[in-house]
Amino acid sequence: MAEANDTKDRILDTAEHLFAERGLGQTSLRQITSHAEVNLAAVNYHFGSKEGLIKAVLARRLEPLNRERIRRLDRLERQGSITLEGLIEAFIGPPLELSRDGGGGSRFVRLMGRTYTEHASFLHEHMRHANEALVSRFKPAFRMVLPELPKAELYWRLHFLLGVMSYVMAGNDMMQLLASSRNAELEEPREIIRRVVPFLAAGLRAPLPEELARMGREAVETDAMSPV
Amino acid sequence: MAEANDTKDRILDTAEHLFAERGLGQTSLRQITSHAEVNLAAVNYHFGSKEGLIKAVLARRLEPLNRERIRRLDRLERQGSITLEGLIEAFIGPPLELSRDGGGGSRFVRLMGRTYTEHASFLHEHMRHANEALVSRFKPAFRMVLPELPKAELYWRLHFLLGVMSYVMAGNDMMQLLASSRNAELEEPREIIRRVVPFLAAGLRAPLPEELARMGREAVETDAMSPV
DNA sequence: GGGAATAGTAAACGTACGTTTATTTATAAC
DNA sequence: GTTATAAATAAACGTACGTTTACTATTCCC
Repeated sequence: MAEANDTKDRILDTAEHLFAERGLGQTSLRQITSHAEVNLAAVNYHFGSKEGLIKAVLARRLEPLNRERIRRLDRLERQGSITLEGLIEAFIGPPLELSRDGGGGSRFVRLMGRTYTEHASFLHEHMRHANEALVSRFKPAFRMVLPELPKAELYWRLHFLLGVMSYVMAGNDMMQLLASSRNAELEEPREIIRRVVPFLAAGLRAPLPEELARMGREAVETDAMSPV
Repeated sequence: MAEANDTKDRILDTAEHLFAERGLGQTSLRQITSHAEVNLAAVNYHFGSKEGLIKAVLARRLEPLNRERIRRLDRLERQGSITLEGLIEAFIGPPLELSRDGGGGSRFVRLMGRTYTEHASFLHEHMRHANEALVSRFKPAFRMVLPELPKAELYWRLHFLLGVMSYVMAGNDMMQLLASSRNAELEEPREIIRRVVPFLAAGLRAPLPEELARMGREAVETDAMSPV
């Protein structure tokens, strides 16, 4: 027999790799087990089912990742120097930095970004549960640094933030839609953080739509008249 | 025989519906044809292959949609009143408004949002090509209203904008991750536009990271010391 | 109204999938 | 050294997939 959890880990590594590369649905257990050089039945033996494997792949990285995010938030609070920028960076920094470790980390981050748009209800439930502690820790912190923002508006904007984050994490496939030339710096996470934090901070701090309306923006009465 | 393009349209409508509901890969031709009450072979007869069907579903809506976006940009320019907010709304408004038509439109918009994260290279190529005219029309307009922004920075921020847009369009599956209570207004496109436009405008107008750095942000030397 | 072209259909093709079963091999306990 | 437990394996199971083939029905033109 092989060593301790050799087979299990080799399955997890290979699955992470292929899931990120091709997507969950498009990756078969046969592809995973043959790349990992283990028996086909080993997945069902160790993880019960493909769904169990997917959850295990996600959990293995997500737990330490979220622990690190919360650790950074703790440190910010301890230092008493909590800013919006710092908060954003504590939230999106760890996953983006994980994506530069060269190993499975980058693959996982892409996988995570894609998780949000996969079509499997068990996945959404799993991610919701896995992120519960994270969300309940960060939400009040955001409220604290943006006290003037109504609750509903804040949640909307955090939602937009998630959109940006998952899009960036999902990784660059659609970059070429806009970019006229491919440049290597695209993949550098610190570069991304440097650029995305000001964008998100400004968005989160934006004047309320009500204020803008009061300031007299050009009328947008397209409701009834716009032909679309 | 049935009337003109009855079968073709019924396949397109049903496919659009199911693709948006379950994803491209998870929707089989058998599901489509049985829901549409047409013969299984009709898809291959009319569209050649499943891939051909997917392209046809996308093209049918995407072409008028992008025409409308460009039409709005034309109108802005003609009026000489082109603002960043107006530009954003011309770009993301039509797809979001399409999603309120109750019919196939809303389904299509969700499908479109998901297209960006599906794992099929032919899809990315198809979308890139389908959006070519759109992009080459809007890119200079954004440059014009944000003249102080370096080219590279602008493209990054437009990329972030795409992230928000596709996330919002993909539709709310992950909303519940943040929202403590479900509210009906979530689905109202004008409500979303009202909230997302200021967010994006502020993000696009944000000070450059270089400027922020010069102003002396707290040092983030986590590169070597952070265990992640 | 005969004949090409177009549209629609039933049935089968070969392939791939996730999972299960039965069996063998290794590990640890006593 | 026997036995109980865990790990690994080969082979098969049943199901579903996209596509193709051979055939029938309809439409349109002369």
